[in-house]
Amino acid sequence: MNCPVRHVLDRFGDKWSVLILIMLDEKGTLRFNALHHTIPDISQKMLTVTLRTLEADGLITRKIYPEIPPRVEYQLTEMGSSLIPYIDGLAKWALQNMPHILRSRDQYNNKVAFN
Amino acid sequence: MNCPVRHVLDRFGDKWSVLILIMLDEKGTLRFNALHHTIPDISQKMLTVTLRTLEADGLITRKIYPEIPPRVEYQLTEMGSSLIPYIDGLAKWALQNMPHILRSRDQYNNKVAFN
DNA sequence: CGGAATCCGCGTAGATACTG
DNA sequence: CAGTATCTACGCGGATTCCG
Repeated sequence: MNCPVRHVLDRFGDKWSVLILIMLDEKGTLRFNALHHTIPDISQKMLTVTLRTLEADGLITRKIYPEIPPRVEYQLTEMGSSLIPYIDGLAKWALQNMPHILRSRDQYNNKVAFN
Repeated sequence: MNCPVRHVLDRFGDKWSVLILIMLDEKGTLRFNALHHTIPDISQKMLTVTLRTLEADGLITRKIYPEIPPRVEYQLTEMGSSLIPYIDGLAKWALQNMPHILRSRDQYNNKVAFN
């Protein structure tokens, strides 16, 4: 039961963590609002919460510039970067297979509906 | 926003789907109760629900033998099997990095607690 | 044996308002 | 600009009971 897959799902199965890592990989360093613009449909609260968790886990860094107005920059750590290829692998798989899945799901639902 | 990663997370971010796929890959064909024994801490309901969804999506097959007592066997489809390597990739990463993550998290929490 | 049906608690996450 | 604080609701998933 201490299967590593459990850990992956417990940690990254949430709605936003992986997405934020992807964006930081794509764009490099990002400020809070810039990050928010790349993921418009996340709430401010969830963005903050998820960023703090990612920071706590050592997957991203949070650099605060003591200016006014304040500036905070987020960036992948080495460990965070090392996860990206595996996520990209999954994304590639999804790109190829998601259409099949959706069609299969529709067929299944129609079949059930007619019984 | 139609990022493939979103699809992956929406579909496999749930608590049990990926785990069931792993088990079916490891053990090959499995009956309902056999599968339940390999994942003891899933409820009967969630096992059923998750299996149905995986079947609907074309990731596993569900073969019913009209016997008494009934027998139902679950098995990966080709598409289901094709996902396994990518999950294994993530698992490998987790095995290497999860300890770091947990230690980092502890340190972070202690730091916060002392402020 | 392999489910279906129902009820319900809890946690995640959204909305809103406020702040250094 | 980059958050915090609070309140709330929705739905996932657990427990239980019953069935062919």
